[in-house]
Amino acid sequence: MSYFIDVILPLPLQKRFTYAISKAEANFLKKGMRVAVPFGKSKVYTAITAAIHQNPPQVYEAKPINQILDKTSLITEHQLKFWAWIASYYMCAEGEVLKAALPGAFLLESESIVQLTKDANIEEAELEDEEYLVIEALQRQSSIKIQEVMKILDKKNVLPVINQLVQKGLVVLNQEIYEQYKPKKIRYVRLNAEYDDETKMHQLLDELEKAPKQKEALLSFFSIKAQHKKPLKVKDLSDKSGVSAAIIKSLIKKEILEEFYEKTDRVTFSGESFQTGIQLSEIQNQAFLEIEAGLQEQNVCLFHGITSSGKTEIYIKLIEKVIENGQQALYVLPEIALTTQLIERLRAYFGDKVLVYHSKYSVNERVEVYQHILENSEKARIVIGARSSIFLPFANLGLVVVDEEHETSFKQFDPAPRYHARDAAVVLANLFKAKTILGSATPSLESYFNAQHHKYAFVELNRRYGDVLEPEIEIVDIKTKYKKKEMKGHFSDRMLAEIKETLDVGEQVILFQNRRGFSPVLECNTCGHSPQCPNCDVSLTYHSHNNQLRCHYCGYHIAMQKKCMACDSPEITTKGFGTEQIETELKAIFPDYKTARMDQDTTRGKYAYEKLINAFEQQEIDILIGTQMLTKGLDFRKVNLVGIMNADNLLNFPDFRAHERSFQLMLQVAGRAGRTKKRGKVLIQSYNPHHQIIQQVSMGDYGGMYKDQLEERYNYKYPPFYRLIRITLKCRDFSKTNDGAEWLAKGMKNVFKENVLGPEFPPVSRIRNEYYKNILLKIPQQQSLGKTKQVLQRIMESFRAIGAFRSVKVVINVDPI
DNA sequence: AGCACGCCGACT
DNA sequence: GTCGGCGTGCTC
Repeated sequence: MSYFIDVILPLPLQKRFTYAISKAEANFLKKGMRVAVPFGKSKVYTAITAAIHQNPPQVYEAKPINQILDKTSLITEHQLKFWAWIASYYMCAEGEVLKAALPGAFLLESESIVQLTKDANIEEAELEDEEYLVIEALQRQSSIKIQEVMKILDKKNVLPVINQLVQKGLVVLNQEIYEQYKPKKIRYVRLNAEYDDETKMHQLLDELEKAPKQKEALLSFFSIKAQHKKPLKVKDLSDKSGVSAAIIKSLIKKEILEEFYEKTDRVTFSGESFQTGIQLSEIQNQAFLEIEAGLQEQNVCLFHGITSSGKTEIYIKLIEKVIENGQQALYVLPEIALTTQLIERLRAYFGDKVLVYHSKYSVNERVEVYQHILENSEKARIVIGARSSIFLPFANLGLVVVDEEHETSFKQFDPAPRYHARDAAVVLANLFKAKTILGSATPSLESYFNAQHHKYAFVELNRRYGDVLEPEIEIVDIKTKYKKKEMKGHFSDRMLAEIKETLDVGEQVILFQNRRGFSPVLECNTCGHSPQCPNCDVSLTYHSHNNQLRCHYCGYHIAMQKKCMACDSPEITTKGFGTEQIETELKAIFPDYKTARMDQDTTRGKYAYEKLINAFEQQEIDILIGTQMLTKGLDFRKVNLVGIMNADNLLNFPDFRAHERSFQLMLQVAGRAGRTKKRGKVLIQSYNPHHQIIQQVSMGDYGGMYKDQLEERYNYKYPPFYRLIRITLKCRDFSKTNDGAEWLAKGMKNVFKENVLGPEFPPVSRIRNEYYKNILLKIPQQQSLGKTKQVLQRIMESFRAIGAFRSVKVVINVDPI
């Protein structure tokens, strides 16, 4: 009887692939183990065993696997099911999910290496020039990688040369698989057992009289060992004794000390929980009880709690209950809200039961977190992480908290899988029969709709914790202000007065400027020309810190121009204003105060963001000017004024979610003001002060916003009433993009009729020299989602079968944001 | 995705 | 005459 496995390869291929295994392998292998398999002519990939069976493939012969890479499953059954769901719901390959789900270090890579054959009989005269070069290199080193051969020969296609050498029997090609993950090891020292004997010891000390430094090191070793029984790290010994590593090394060389290595844990958090039992306020406690009751009835609870209402404490209380039950809890947050502040708060309660999973961590750290969770270790009771943490190998998940549930960054945009972590988290929880809490001060319309229609339980908390007053919101009509000449640059007199007042009493100010669509663009006063990106369909934007013009899409940049590129006129100005302009203006008006910017430019370094936050917390900065980034999860005690520089550019976005998002963003920014007893102030500058959304923001009227927006969504057939799938075509050839889009849209309209919109050019229709075109499919609630996707898949297949459209890339985005 | 195979332009 | 461009097809 022969045995086979179906594997998932880390490639964007729709199918699983079947390999042959031996009986012994079949006995050992379990679903979820990794195997190394040959794929194609020369590649070896790490694949995941998804099924084990005895059905030989009919039309081809299965290749045998190279080797098994795990002793136990690395992927759980739950994960395999979850992956399958993601792949089918978001219409992508399982391999793409695999790549998103596993820390890269788990995917071994293969590399072909070239080695000289054992008894190679080299006749230099019979070698061609290139062959000679390779042989010569191999005589110097035992093996070289294919990539190095490319360098030696200075060309790409080196295989013909190598193949000739193989035929001549001079070299062999081997596949070397290497593991990227190496556990970090720490070097320890101990005394050679020989010196346990006292006479020997005395002898030794006498001998060392001539080497005082070594003796000193040895004596320190004894004194430290006398205090702690623990193994002693080389580093600690050198630190505490003050002797250099070289001295210790010579002791090791003399075999007086012995070195040994232990695996360490990069992610250890050595801290006891010091805060036990949180006291919820009466109102918090009521919300807590309501959530518990709600979760008895339903699997998901939407928790609408305004900023500063103390949601985190309630989550902590809920998590506490779950881990008391021996279950795991997952706390998902948007990347930007995953701050040290919050992690520290959780660790204060739960000590080292908390693990953090986050893209800023190195591959090795991520591997360690993954393994802790897989082993269901004590450290992995609570996992706090960004979007991708839903892919971790939970064993016994009891609760998922998705905080800032409305955040659009939960949706992965590129590459596939284009999943929404909030929606996927609900599915994940259901796999474990666990509960989900979606929390937000400004819930997404979709979630609120689900709550209103009793799909989700719903709990509201609309009082700030500790009776902190809600900020007072004032709207400034800058249209009138400009007319009356009451503006100084981008600041109204009201704004300046409030800033001055706040600074005068030693408090801090936050100014918010949305970056999107408001980057400074160069414009010629004479002919109106502004420099364009040669690769993308956008204007270049000005960056003062390096005096460059840059493209946000492809990174193309040129030096700042002195003259107009079209008409040579020296009269050029920068239009639009970003955080840089605001800072410049502000510095001129308030030269005695410290200002800082927080945007993509200023937070680029690894700790730049933390440093900035710290400096602001320590009040080394008086005014912080920033983008979206500063809206999330930050808790600054001394901020009493928040200014929104221009509310209109948020509202004018050509997107069905623009109004909802503006409302959420403004209210979130406003929430940064006055987080202590004193009542905070929020100033919103707008050309359009009577805009419905701005009015609703000023009154904190979520209900009104919900009602209005829902009506719009109903009228224009958008979520939550219709589901959306967006199909994007891109191609370097403009007419192929166009024709392909037309063909596809026509095919779709045949089936879905008026629910197909487009094709249309997106606002930026060319990026990196590729032309873009979108088709939008709207799916009514009563229409089967699964069938719709099947039909769409079929249309896609016939599209791909057309030769003329081969070069057109198609991206399917389910539930686009 | 990656890679080989295959057919047309600019160069040692 | 060749090197190398990228269109096309396949990978268990």
